[in-house]
Amino acid sequence: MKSKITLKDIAKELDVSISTVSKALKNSKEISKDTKDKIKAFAKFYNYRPNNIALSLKNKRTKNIGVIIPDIVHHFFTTVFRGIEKYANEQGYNVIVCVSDESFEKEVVNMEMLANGSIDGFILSLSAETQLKNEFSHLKELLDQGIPIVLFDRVTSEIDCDKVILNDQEIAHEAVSHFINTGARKIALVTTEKFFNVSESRAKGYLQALRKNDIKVDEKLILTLPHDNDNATLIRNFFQNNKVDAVLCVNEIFGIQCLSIIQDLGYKVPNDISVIGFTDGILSRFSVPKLSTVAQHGEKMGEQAAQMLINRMESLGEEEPFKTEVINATLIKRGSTIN
Amino acid sequence: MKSKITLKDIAKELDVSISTVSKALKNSKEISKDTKDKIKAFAKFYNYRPNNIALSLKNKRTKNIGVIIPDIVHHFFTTVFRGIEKYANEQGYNVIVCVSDESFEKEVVNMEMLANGSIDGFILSLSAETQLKNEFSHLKELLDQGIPIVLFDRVTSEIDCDKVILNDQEIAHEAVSHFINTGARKIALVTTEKFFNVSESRAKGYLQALRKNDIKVDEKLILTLPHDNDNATLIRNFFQNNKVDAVLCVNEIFGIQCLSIIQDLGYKVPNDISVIGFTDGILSRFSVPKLSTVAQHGEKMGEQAAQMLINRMESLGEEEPFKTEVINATLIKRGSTIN
DNA sequence: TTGTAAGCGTTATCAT
DNA sequence: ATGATAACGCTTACAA
Repeated sequence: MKSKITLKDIAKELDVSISTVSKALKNSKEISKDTKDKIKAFAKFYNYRPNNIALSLKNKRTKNIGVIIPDIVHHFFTTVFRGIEKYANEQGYNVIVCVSDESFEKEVVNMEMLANGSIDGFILSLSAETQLKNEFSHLKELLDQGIPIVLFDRVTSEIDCDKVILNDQEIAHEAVSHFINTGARKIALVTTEKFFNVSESRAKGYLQALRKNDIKVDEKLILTLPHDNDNATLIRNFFQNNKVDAVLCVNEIFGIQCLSIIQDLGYKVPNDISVIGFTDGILSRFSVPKLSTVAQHGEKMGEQAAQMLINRMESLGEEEPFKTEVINATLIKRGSTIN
Repeated sequence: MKSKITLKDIAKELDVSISTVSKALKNSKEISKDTKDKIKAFAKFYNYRPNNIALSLKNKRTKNIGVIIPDIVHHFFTTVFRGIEKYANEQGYNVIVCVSDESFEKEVVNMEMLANGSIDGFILSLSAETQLKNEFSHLKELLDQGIPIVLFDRVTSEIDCDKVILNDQEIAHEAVSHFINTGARKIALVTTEKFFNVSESRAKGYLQALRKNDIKVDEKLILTLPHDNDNATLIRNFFQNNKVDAVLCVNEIFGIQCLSIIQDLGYKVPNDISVIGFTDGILSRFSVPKLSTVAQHGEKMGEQAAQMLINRMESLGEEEPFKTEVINATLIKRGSTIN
């Protein structure tokens, strides 16, 4: 077992000082060619690599980014993460991930854990509980300490920092307009509790599109579901009790569930009822018919967030105003809509 | 902007030495109650937290685990990751993830990047390319340097280290036996190129089960597909040209594709053809009929891997022999099989 | 051209 | 009961 070699080891071995070694390896012109060559050869032979921790301590920057997401087993977050990881790695940063599991407590604990020197900045999407409680002092404190934060997707206006969001309202509007343009009038919305600000925005777009087209909003056509799954009965009842031409679902699972239950009830998709979901995940691509859906371009969102964070970290001092970047979603028309 | 406070700051402020502060905060009995109280109160007020980087440098351990996975947008890896993250966090470890993207090069680069002090140990699943090249010197070197590694799922016998695997062969055997017990005789296998050792093991189980039941192996019933998707045509041809009673697929996507194409060709599932896939993901649960599948218990696998790694890191010196733990997969019988 | 020393934040050993 | 000092591995201003 040959342990990692340090500058000290090299110095001792070659009978020079540590700083000479350090300088030589950085190709400093202070050092004679001879010594440099000798030191470099030795270092190469023993595969010397500077210790990241020592560098971090010295430079007061870790080149690590902390990412806090509510759930990793979730296609959207997973694609965002991939975008973050990709961009960050390209820029020489590593990514430390913590999963908040939709819990406020975990979000706070994880962030504090990482904030004590482990990372240079955060990228996060708020947990459900954090949004519900509307409690953001942990973020405020970190920002106060000078740790930059980029919020994505599930953001809040209470916090002044860089953000990346989707044009949720607009795309929901577009989806509903598409329903209307293809003849639908009784348009349903299947959504989550409203403290999720993305659902709220999507609902706004839905309502806006109806109003703009002089379609009266029917509250009964808005189905609010408690969780991500096990809502089969509620959905079934909903479609049994309401005449619907089209339905917009705020996530992929709701979309797939509606698709399957609707067909099970004997309706034809898209002829009797059209369906559009959110998140262009694997479910949408392999359903029958394929689900029309809103692509959120998570990877792009992740890259954007990472870019904003790294920019801010590296331009420290210049104090640019905070920005909110909007990623434009795309409506992907597949078999579950009339196109 | 109130930056993080250090021991030095406290010492200066309270006019004591740094070591007194350090000891007081550790509740050392060397320090008088008075001073301790004063220091603790001050530290609490200013929300003092020791700097992780300094601790890492001092202790020569980072409490970070490096995780290298081939692909994050993949249900199985995602569940394993969740298991790792969960266990690691409970033990006070953070998780740094890098995605190898199935590339040998990236796997190597990422590992070297992290190995220079950023992490205390690795958990990884080999990239496709690494398996194809059969090149493991990067792992050997790290092990040589005393950095512990736990391999999971995609492992290799070339490397001597802790491993966590699935009983792939056994469960494939069980799946095929289930087909046989419910009357199938012409049993197909849809698999990937054989340098994936998991596919190889699953194929072995498939063959073994056939032989054990005196069913002649028909090479034509083994379909080898190049990638994870876009194989629709190959699959369609396969089922058009071969009379099949049942099909075992080595992953979820193949399973879902078969399910949908089979039905599209006019066969009834499971009455004409039964289907079993691998990975109990979201696709299997929302397909029509629901896909019978092999649950790989990724989360458990991740926890197991994290546990083995942390054990080894914390028992340094005791040199226990390397272990290979086997996670028992479960056959989940749903609508795509006769049960 | 090379070396010394201070410093990053902490802990531990050894004075006082 | 408290403090000085060295050490972890590295960089860098300053001496020599």
